[in-house]
Amino acid sequence: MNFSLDDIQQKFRGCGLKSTPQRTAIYQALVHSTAHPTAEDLFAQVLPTYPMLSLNTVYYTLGVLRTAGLVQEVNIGHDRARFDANLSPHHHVICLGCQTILDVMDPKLNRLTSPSGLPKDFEITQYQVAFRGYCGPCRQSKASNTASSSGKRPISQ
Amino acid sequence: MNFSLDDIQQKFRGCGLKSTPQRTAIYQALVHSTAHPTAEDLFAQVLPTYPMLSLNTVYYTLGVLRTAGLVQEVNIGHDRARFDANLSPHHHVICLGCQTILDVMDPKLNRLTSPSGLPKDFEITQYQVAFRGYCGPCRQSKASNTASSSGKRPISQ
DNA sequence: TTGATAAATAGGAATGATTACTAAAAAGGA
DNA sequence: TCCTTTTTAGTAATCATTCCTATTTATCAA
Repeated sequence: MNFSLDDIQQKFRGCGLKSTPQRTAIYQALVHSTAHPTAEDLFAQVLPTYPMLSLNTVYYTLGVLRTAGLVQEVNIGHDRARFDANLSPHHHVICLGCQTILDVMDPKLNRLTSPSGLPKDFEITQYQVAFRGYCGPCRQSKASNTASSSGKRPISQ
Repeated sequence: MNFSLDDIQQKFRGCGLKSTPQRTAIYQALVHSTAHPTAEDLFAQVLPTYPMLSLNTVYYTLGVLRTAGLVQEVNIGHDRARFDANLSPHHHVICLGCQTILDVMDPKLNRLTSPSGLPKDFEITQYQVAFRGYCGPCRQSKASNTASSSGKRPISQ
């Protein structure tokens, strides 16, 4: 989870990517974050160090890194793209209140087999489970609005 | 899966929604589709019957139906929202080539339990598994570009 | 070290899905 | 039938993302 600048340079080179200060900074910001930031989040984070940085460059960089397989996009809606540099198999828990995304690395989720009822020429290459619900604070604020439902319920789809 | 106009009217009323011809047509188009259409798809489909229909109305209607819980949004990227009126527990298979979305109703996927490592005050209300890969035709076109990888591989995240 | 070449950067403009605003029309209830 | 509220349709606005392009930079070979 922690990379030196040299590691990152190596990683970029290994993918045939040039290693530039901006690119390194953007990637490092993403690697060190567990918040699944947006392009704009990363822009804001790197801007103090590179005041000439363009948001455009952030988008371009994320595109390049995604193509190279160093970064993945996480979808929680159709608002803004959020990014993740965690390449180990994992899944996501999304709070429907505050849009927080948590990583979940539960080995039992990594053993799902191809679902039944698929066309047999369909080749599955990956899968991801998205759990949705409400984090503690958001449950509080929901409860103060409507006085209902705090008991444990079975998970449904 | 097949609803009469009366059924739909009942359903709308039950949710406190007015039943209008446009709304009914939009919902019906969605219910009868398995293609997870976009707002624009639905607009195009209903337009011949209601030439004065506004795309705006389609968005508004989908928003209302989603709030009422009659419709869900499916995310496959950050391009356009796609919609689904299938309320029974199911999951999705997404072709990375042509963006087709297939419904998967495999009972074994409906028995996942809450993942380990969650904050204990987080309440999961739903989850969905998204399988990604390539459908038959898209595998063909991939293969004609790069001559590689057609054997069966284990699924990874 | 230098020069050549291809990629990366920054800036502004463009795109395109979605939302906001608003007046007119329609639905549902009294 | 009348009233109230929602819905509709049209136009304009928003906002994330992409496109275009000139300049700069990284990398590689000589």
